[in-house]
Amino acid sequence: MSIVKVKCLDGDDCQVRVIHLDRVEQARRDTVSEKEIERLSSIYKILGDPSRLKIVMALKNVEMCVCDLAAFLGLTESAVSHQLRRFRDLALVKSRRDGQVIYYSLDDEHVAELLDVGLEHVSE
Amino acid sequence: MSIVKVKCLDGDDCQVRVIHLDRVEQARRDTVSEKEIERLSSIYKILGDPSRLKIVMALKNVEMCVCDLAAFLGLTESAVSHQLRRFRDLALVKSRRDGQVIYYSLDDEHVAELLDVGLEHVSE
DNA sequence: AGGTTATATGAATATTTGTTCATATATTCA
DNA sequence: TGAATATATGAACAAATATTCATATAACCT
Repeated sequence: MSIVKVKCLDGDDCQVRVIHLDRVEQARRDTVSEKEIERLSSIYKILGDPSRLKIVMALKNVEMCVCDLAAFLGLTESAVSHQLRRFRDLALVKSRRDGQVIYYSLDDEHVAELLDVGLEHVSE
Repeated sequence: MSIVKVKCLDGDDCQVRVIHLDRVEQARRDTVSEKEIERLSSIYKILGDPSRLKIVMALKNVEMCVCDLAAFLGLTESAVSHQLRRFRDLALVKSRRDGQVIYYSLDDEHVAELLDVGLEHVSE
């Protein structure tokens, strides 16, 4: 064991206890940029809620409007709208207006793939 | 548009506004069980945090002990230990004791696959 | 046995999050 | 134009969460 100075992730130097400095340094080299970590974790995070997971699973198959999703999920339309905003903020869904009705659908191939991999997981 | 009685997800009947009842019913048929949704969303959720994402990405490549991870992440060892407990609770990591040191590594092929798919996503 | 190292854990706290309610916007229809 | 429909949004609140601190456990060393 050794006490070493390392570049902490906030940029400052700090003294920490380390057992395998080589592994820590390798892990730092292997890791993707902080920006990519942020983006990626925010995508996993949005799938990490039962209601939102059902939303993307539904939108993967068919266009749906807010009130249909609300009926499907057993949530208020307002709650669904708030969640859809998060998907829009991450550019994961697209919407199409037809009169008063706004149709949402999944707009990200990678998220669809993440869903598929996840579904394989539970079906074993 | 129509007002219909639907089985809400909590089991009770409730009156809701629906525009496309056929799509709602189809979505209900397509969806996996509530238990599987819970399991799956909890896996996405645990990846949905920058520190935890870095933990699994590191453990995917090499065994690491708590203090190495803490140095890598710039977190206290206690914070890392708490997070590792969540991974253990979901049976996503395994640990191996060698004297005083406990080595953690990733113990779930599907999570590794989810990581790979996610990394493809950011590298485009 | 006593001291040190490595990790785990419970309680407390601050932050984040999901939902609700009230209200606002935008479209359609009479 | 005014009423109804569909969705969006801000504020407020309750619930969940991540981290810190203090302490506990467990292994090693002398």
